[in-house]
Amino acid sequence: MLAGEIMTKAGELFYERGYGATSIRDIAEAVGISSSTMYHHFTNKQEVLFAIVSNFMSDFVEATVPGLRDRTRTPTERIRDCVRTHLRFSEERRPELLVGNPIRYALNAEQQRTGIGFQQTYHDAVREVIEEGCATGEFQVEDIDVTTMAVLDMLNGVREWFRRPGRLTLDEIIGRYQKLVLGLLVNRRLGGRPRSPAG
Amino acid sequence: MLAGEIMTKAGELFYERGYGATSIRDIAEAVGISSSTMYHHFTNKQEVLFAIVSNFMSDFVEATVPGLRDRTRTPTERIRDCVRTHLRFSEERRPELLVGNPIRYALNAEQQRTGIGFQQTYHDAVREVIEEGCATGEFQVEDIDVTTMAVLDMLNGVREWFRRPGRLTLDEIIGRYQKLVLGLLVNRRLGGRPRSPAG
DNA sequence: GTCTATACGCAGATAGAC
DNA sequence: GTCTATCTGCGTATAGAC
Repeated sequence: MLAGEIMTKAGELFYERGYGATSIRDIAEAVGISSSTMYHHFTNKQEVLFAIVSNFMSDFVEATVPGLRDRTRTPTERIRDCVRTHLRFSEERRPELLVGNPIRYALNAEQQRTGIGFQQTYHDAVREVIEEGCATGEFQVEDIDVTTMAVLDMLNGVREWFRRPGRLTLDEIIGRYQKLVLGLLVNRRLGGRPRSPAG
Repeated sequence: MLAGEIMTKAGELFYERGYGATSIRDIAEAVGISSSTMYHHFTNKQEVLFAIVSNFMSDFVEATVPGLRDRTRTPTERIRDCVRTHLRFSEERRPELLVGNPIRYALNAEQQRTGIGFQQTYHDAVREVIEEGCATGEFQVEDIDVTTMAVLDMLNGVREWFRRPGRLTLDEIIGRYQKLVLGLLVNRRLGGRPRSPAG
């Protein structure tokens, strides 16, 4: 399927040069087709971006949200898995992720709504796990919304600086972030001792 | 000084539309001058971006780094002030901050080095405070480098979602983040009790 | 489905008058 | 220092042959 190859190459170029600085001709050349052939697969450049973004986000939500919502496991376990999956996606599919930046100005209103919808689904799932953890006594946080954003921002930041090979492997980073995130969620000063130990 | 006005308007447009999608003519129109007049103040569009970025970063480093290096105060106090200043800059000068995103592909190699230099100065100052706090026993962290990145990413994330008026004022956000950041740095599980209480 | 050729506009940038 | 006018190239997108 050629559309898939176009998306892959386009994603890499958008990542390297930015969306605005990548032309249809650049993408076509990277794929090895003429620029007009591009228009048989996508109606315009914006649609290529949107296809990449929504494909990525859909996969991401599918990989994380069911686990986050799995009531048969403790909030601590679910957060730990979420951190792992989130950071693995950051690494394995970085070009597609970085493409998210131009979403704000390069996509049209409806496309943005779709993207924001995926984001919101993930965000809400994380928030609910934190809320549940507070209800069970496993977590103690001052402000659930703010803590949720802090956790998500921490995880999203990793894609900007982690490169392999580095001092640490990805799995080592994941281990440290699991502890850091749970450290944010388990705040003994706010009273209550964790019912299910996090360490 | 007209150059200053050009930088302000250009920053807003880059923020709203992205660097690539903002033309010299757009900037000139916003300022109320002709596009060729732009070239009497800046040699090209890239220089406008660089002026905005380096001006911002220089101010940011000036506002944060001396405080971080002030050995007359405890690491806890210095981190608390750093969180406040960082988040205030995020809010007050958001357009200039977001402009940082195109740095990777829109600036030339030397300009990038300058930008990265400022970033590194700030990053190192934060890292050193954390290191000092660990030495005094005020902080306990598993991995200083990773924790530093986690703290910085948490703070950088705020600019993406905080808008006033919101549920919380900026000062309320700052208070919560001061606690969250110190929560990351004070990890009682790693042994040692804080010599100087953080709360 | 893929190509070559091309329309058309807007981009960055410059010349030169005032 | 600011303007009008203009150069030149590249951008997106389309027409129409094979």
